[in-house]
Amino acid sequence: MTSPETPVREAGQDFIRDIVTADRDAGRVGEIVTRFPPEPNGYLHIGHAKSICLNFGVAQEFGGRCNLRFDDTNPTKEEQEYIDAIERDVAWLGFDWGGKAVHASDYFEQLYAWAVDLIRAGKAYVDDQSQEEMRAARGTLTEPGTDSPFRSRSVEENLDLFARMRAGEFPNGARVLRARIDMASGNINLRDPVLYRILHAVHPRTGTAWCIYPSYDFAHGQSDAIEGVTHSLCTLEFADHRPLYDWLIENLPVPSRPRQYEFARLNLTYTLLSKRVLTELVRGGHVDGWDDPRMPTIAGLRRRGVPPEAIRDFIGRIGVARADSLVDIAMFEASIREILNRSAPRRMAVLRPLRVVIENYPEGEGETLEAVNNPEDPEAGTRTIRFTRELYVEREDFMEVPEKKFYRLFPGNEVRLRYGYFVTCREAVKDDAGEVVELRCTYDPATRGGESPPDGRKVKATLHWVSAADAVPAEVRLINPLFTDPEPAPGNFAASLNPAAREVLTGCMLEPAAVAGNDAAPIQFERLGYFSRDRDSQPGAPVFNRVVGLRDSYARQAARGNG
RNA sequence: UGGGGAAUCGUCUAAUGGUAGGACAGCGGACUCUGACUCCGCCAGUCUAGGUUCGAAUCCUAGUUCCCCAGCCA
Repeated sequence: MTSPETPVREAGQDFIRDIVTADRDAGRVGEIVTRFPPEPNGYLHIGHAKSICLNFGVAQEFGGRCNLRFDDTNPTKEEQEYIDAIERDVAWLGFDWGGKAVHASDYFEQLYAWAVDLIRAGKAYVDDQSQEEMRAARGTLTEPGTDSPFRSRSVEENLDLFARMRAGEFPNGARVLRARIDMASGNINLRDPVLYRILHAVHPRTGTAWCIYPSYDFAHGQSDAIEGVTHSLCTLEFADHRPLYDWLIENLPVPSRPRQYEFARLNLTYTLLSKRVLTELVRGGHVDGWDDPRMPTIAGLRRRGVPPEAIRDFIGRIGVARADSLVDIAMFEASIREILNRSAPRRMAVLRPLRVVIENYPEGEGETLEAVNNPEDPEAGTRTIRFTRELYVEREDFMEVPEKKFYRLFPGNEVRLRYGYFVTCREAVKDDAGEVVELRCTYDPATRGGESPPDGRKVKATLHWVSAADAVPAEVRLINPLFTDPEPAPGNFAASLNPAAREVLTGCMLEPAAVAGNDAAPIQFERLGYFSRDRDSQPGAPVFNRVVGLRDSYARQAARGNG
């Protein structure tokens, strides 16, 4: 079990860790064993990251182990692609599961034997009812169910039928194996739950070896027991299944007694975390795939440029509890900035270029200036940038008629060009349509390198810029929340899909050092945000994704003024 | 009207009968060659009503609100 730093909790720990601590201190358990049990029917998302960090984190903190176990009991939905993607994502998040992943399917033979034990003990029976009949006989939330006419078959007949189910004598849906518990239970999960169903399907791991598959309820707890899991952590919706989990453990000769604990799943504003919705987004072509940078999947976040440290930091900050919650996406963004601020090299890039001509700078000449790579990290050193007569600045850094508190470029105003010179805007050149197409400026040679001038003159803004002759054109994709509604309705997600979730900007101008390396390690475009090279980049045609923007108190205050 | 769970600043989360604390967000200020970062300050909470107690977020009683469960999904 290896993983980078675990966030330190200031006060108290969460209730899960309290329980584990108490169990350990009371000697109720030896080695702490947990597991992360994904079903390989989709990609992992940030909600899974909460479970991953919890399960692997607890095991690590208590010197135990955590298995990566695939809950692969439904071959009609599961695929090898998902198995591979899940392993890749968990590893990327920084966790390791001791060499090889395990699978519920590894235990199919043992599970089958235990099902036979249950039949022998009169605690399970083969039911011939159709799905509709079973549903009708299950009762409702307020009315008890009624016993199946097949409920009191003889052990011999049940044994025979179950063996023939396995042998493939019956079609899908013809029969199921059910636990014999209590059709009148207030807990519907105890109304003779299905243990095995017939599924003539090719399983990604066991192929066609089986045509009957255990249900989640029958496979999960027993798999936990086989692996010696001490604390089986799952989300709240399984709380109703705990009595069944315990019933099976108590009625089967399992090698250990795991205990299940439930915690609240993660919900995020402007985000939908449900495999059903995410799958529809992919299949419906609303996004370009599971790793589309707009997706809340681990693969999408990775491609967007979010570092795994930021995900871990975020999960550490939100804590673990049993109350339903909806976490502000701003908290996730804060974690991303926290990590990237100290690690991302700084570069200059102009997203929406506005040409600037420095009138008193000699034509055809240029010079090399020095720029700091990361003010948060002196070790990161410096780089050089080119200054010439023609530059690009950000369009929104110019206002012909400045609103109050606007300190940037406007006719007559002087600003600092970062690491460059003080420049004063003399005139805005417009085209026939009245659009500003160029700024005529002058510079002060006494301010080279961005230093303040000898006369002590001050300037209220420092702008980013790039030399027109040296700039590298690029495409930049601004990634925004996928939904416009802070709490989108899962059943009608299309209604709140954000058409501006990806804004594609072309003709962006970057300083050459921004594309010097070839890796996707995020860099900060000064004053704009953190950006990461996308794999869509071609030689000479780089593409960047915005990981997250910088905090922008000017924009906030301006928006407030307009609102 | 069955069963299971949960209610603490706007949001997330601590406090385990003894000063309701932290983070995010917001607001104000300092600093600044990034309107970033950093630093300082402010704002703001125990679902309601009773009860027990010297003392209640915590214990008791009665309510209220919200979430989950009627797959041969997990």
